[in-house]
Amino acid sequence: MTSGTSGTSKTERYTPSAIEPKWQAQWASTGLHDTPDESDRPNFYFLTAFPYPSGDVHVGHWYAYAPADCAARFIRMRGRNVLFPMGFDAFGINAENAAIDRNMHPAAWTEQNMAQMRDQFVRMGAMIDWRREVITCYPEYYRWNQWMFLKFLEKGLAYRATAPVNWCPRDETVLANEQVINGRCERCETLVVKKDLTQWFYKITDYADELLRFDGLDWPERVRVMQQNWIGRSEGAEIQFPVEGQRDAAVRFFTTRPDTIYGATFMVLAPEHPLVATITTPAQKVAVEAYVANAKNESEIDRTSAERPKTGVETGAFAMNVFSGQRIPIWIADYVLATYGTGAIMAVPAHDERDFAFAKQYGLPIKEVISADAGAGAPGSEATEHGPLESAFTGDGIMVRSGPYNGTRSDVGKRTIAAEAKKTGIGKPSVTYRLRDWLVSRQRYWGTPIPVVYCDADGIVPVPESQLPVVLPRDAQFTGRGGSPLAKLPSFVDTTCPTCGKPAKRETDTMDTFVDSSWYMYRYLDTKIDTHFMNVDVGKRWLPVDRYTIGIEHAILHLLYCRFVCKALRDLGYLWFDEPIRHLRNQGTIVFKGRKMSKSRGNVQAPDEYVARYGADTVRLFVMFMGPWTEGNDWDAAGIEGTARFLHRVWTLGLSAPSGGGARDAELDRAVQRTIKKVTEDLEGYHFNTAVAAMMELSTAAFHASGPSRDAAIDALVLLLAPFAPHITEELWQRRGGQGSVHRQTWPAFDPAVARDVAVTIVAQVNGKVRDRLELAAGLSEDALKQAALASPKVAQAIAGLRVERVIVVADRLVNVVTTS
RNA sequence: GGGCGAGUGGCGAAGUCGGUAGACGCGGCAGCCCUAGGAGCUGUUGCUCGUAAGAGCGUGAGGGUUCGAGUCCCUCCUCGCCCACCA
Repeated sequence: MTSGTSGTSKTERYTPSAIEPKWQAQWASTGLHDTPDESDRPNFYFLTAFPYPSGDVHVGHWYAYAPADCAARFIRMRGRNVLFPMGFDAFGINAENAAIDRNMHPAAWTEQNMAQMRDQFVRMGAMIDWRREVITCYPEYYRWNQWMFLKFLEKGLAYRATAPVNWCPRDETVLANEQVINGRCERCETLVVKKDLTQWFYKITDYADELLRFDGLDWPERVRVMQQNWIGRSEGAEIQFPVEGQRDAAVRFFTTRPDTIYGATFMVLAPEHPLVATITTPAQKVAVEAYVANAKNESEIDRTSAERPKTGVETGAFAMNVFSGQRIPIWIADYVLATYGTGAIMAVPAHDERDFAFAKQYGLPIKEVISADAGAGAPGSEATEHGPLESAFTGDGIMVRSGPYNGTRSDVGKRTIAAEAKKTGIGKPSVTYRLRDWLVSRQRYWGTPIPVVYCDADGIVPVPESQLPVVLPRDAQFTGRGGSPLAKLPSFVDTTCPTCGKPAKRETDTMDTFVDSSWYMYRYLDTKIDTHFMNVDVGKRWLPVDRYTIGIEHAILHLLYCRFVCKALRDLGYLWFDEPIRHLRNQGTIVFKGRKMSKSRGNVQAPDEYVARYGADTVRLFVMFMGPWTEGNDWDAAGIEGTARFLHRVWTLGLSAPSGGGARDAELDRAVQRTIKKVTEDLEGYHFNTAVAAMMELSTAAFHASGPSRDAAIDALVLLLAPFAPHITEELWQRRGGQGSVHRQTWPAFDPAVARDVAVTIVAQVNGKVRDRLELAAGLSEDALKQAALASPKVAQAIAGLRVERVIVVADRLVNVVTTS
């Protein structure tokens, strides 16, 4: 650093480009950001989501990481040994597609991007402990994906099955349900189609009930609700009705309304239901096959659209509603989904909107069996007939036209009917979830190879642990067309069976990248250990994660998978806690001109020009000052001058000569205390924007003051600002004679005694309208306040000629004189 | 259609155990300073009327509760997110 001043009285200019790289280099060389696993301070694990190495640290990253870094620094200054690691979620289809576009190897593309982003993180001034960097595309990491897969397989938590799955025709791979957004591929927004394929699944549904519980977790309500909706637990019964004339055939269905079973006047199967082929009568065969073929060709979006008219075809077969004794027709219709429940329903048109619409469409009978009228269906009486229903009644009520159950309340009837079904052996109470098992296999190259071998003699053979990792070969061809590049690589595919030693074929699918990120928080603790996925001794010092910050867009996908993997590893005996993350907060999404930023739209905004012009500290401060962090915002750099000016002022203050004595300024002393309180509380609550505003106010107050109180205010400001703007505060701390790094200092304490106001503004109202403002001493009695208000000429004028009915006094705040008209 | 959240100046936003609406910042206006910088400083800036003092009106719309409502209750509108033919 050159000494910029040359004898003149002019203050040296604030030049971020000079001080920021200097401190970044110094922090790196002194290991300021290296966190020991053990120290004299309590450990605190502050995790923030690692990025995809997509190329550039853009404004979305700044919006996520600058505030997270600030919050982590704050906790460190409050006396904790804070672990704040970073890494890269380095596998994934993006790298593969980008590599195809540029004729580059995905590994090279990824390495290049990681190098660039690492550098940008350093220039942001983030307190990252780079010794602990986790990179998921390295064999040292992904071998543990494979190890976990084998453990899951052993336990029955991983399995291979043929199922109708989501297929993205553009990316040429299957997708998990969680990766299909409005019927489109999460990555490329192509319409997803259903295909029957044999794939690998993780049994997340085993944990559905436990995943619904958030006991003891400090998670946003919003995320909990989203996960609960996604899991979609429904209680009801599974019951079967026999198919007429077919000895062993029965249609098994799930219903949440067993109480309406007497109103089931027809049944509906999904077009893909296995019974369709066997029960369809010869007369209906052609129509049914045409309908099934048509359903197969429809997009998922069309099929699941609630708006379009219901369609369906009779199978010609009939079932027996064993409760009502009625013979009811069996239809097929695409509004019944093969993947939910049993893929078949009993249709109760009087009490279900969809069944109602379908019955209207095809003239099927509608039988009311629930009455909203509490007096209806008294035992022995039949419901009175009334005109045709205009819509389904889906509420609870009293069972009518339901044989022995007439007069029963629906909530009771639900249980009674389910119990009766169980007694007669045709059903049982049952719970169904919307959540499907996690489809983890992908037909892509850039991912973790699934460690199994297919042998003609031994079938599916897991690769023995001792042979891990199954290394992803480098020499694959990327065409982007026609299946996984691994499948075309004989050197990879052809192997020998670990059991019998005869020639066998390797699995060529790779794992979903969400598998990689589902456990990365354990790997940061020791990235080198090669005997286990985690260093347990170190883990005991840090886990579970104390705090996690991540974008709200991950509320379901990643955050649900993390919880599942944690619970599965716990049940395998590898983890000792039930939940991986104690405290979660989500930043909102940053958009540009109202639209989400994405590479495919080409509207990704990079703040580099602002970093170059104003410095990282200004950009950090600006993204925090923009608005409430949890709400997100529209990116508009127009206001960045404001935060730049603020730092210029802080700089000027920081370099100004000490007062050398004089009287204290009680008001400024109070302002300092109030600011400490405000910034502390705001950082605890992630209110970065108002914390910055408070510091701006203090800087203005200090600017106009003098004497020792001003010196103290500047000292406090440097400390309070340190987590927000680490470079300028480090420089000022040093120049003002501070010892060590400002980032190793203790957060200033708040003294309520000093903060207390001595004078307050009392608002004098008449009938709720402000008529005067009185500057009075704090703590006056109610009577004194009342007298002071009544003595105000403005108040007197307002109440002239009126009778004072009463006077309301709020201590230190207001007096309201209420008059009669 | 269901659930959750939100509507406040020209703009980003503060304020929600009911008690001074618009903190802080951008932008605007007026001025100061300096041989001039992409610098700094001061004042002003919700709307309407008024030269002014001042008055009236103002937090999506409409009702309600209250001495007092941006804040609580009811009805409605708009936007965002999540789920959505899930039986």
